[in-house]
Amino acid sequence: MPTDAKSRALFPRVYEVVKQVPRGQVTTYGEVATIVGPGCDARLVGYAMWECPDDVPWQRVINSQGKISLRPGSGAERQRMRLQAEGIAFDARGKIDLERYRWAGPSVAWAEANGFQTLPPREAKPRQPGLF
DNA sequence: GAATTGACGGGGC
DNA sequence: AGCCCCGCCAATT
Repeated sequence: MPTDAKSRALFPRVYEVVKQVPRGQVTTYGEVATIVGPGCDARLVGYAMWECPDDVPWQRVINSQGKISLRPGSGAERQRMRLQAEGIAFDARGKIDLERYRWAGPSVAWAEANGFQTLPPREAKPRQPGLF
């Protein structure tokens, strides 16, 4: 598995962020990376999840498409079960409604107190982009 | 050393 | 929506 020592040094920070995600909500690899800050990317967050401590709600981290990135047979079913147990619904194609369950990110106070970034305000998705 | 492969993301068509 | 391609970065082959 990838990740050198330099990247591994960021794992604890990744775990700290994921621990902030409330039960019944989800976030994405990219957003966790944004909160962790410079030097962290979505792929790194994914690798960090592989070796994540028991007190980290890893199941609440999904990809930007609202789907479970884990491949069937390597834990995807377990992740889906855990999320459903928290009241999160999947559609017929195994996708989660991000607009509904997405975590807004850490509070400004928490982020500043712990040295993390806050998420840029996410506006309602434009259905007709660029028109007018 | 080149090509491939990821718990990824985004843009373009 | 789907498909394709590129950026990403390190391990594996």
